[in-house]
Amino acid sequence: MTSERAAWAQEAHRRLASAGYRSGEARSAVIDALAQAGGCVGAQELADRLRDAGRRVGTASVYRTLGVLGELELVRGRDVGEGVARYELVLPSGHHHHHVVCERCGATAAFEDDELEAAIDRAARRAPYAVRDHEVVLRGLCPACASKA
Amino acid sequence: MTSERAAWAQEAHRRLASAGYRSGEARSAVIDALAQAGGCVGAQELADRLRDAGRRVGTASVYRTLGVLGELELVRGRDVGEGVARYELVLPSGHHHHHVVCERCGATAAFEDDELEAAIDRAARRAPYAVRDHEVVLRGLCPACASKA
DNA sequence: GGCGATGATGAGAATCGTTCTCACCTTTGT
DNA sequence: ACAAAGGTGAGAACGATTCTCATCATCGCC
Repeated sequence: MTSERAAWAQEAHRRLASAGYRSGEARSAVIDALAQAGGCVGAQELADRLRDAGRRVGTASVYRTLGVLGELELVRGRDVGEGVARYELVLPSGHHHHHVVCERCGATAAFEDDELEAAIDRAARRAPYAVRDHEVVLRGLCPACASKA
Repeated sequence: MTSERAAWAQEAHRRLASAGYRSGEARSAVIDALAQAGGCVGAQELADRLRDAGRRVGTASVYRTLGVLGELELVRGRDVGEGVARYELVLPSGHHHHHVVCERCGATAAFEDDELEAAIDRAARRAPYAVRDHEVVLRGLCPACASKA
């Protein structure tokens, strides 16, 4: 786990505490697991990892924690359209990325694109809503599937 | 229903037939209902409309039809992250739009932005996948919720 | 250090969208 | 009209997420 993620975990605990949340075993475990995974994890997957790591955390606690972290903007839930929400850390650097999903095999890759970000910001300003976040999903064929097609 | 949508329905029947699909009551009903709704409908909602309209169509048929139409690129499934897939007609004009979702009340609005499309195309070309489709979701507060905040 | 109020937790039930199964009905080519 | 191949619907199965509720741990206070 990079120090950036370790820092994120600390920050998470800090913010949780100052928002009036009590500390608890389950929540800590979820935060640690998230930091270790580094993002792009589904809730079930997180629950599995915790169970495999020997930490008995109820499903409800995993979802609860993800919900709270989401409200505090410490994680962001993404839905790439496979019926599972995946969660990403919101790092202090503010950097974020988007995803390309293979229509055939479901493989996903991440990408960043400054020009795209800029265009989105401009579009967001033109929108009737007070936009605070955005999400882009590209769909196509991954190199492996494309060569098989 | 605009003539554009009526044309879409016709085109759908035509493409289905030439792709070797037989015609059937349920499929027709779903296509009509879709054309009438004009897009942005969930599968359940579609099933409800059909039931209310007195056409007894099984849930399975609705999903099946949506699946087939999707494969033929006659509709596109979108997932704005509320755990429901919503379907949009793919009109011959090729125009498409994206969505802004209110984080508070869930209201959605559509928007088009040529500059954004262009930026996405360029980004897609830089991506490692053979991108064929994309989706953008902006999140923020709708005017109503923003004024209440 | 102990107490009590209140938040946190986990097991399992409940929801809900979607997919699957399968017996039965329709369409289509002949 | 016939039979083969599809299409269809009811309901079961599924899987992710949410809810319920009895129990447990934490924190402020003494």
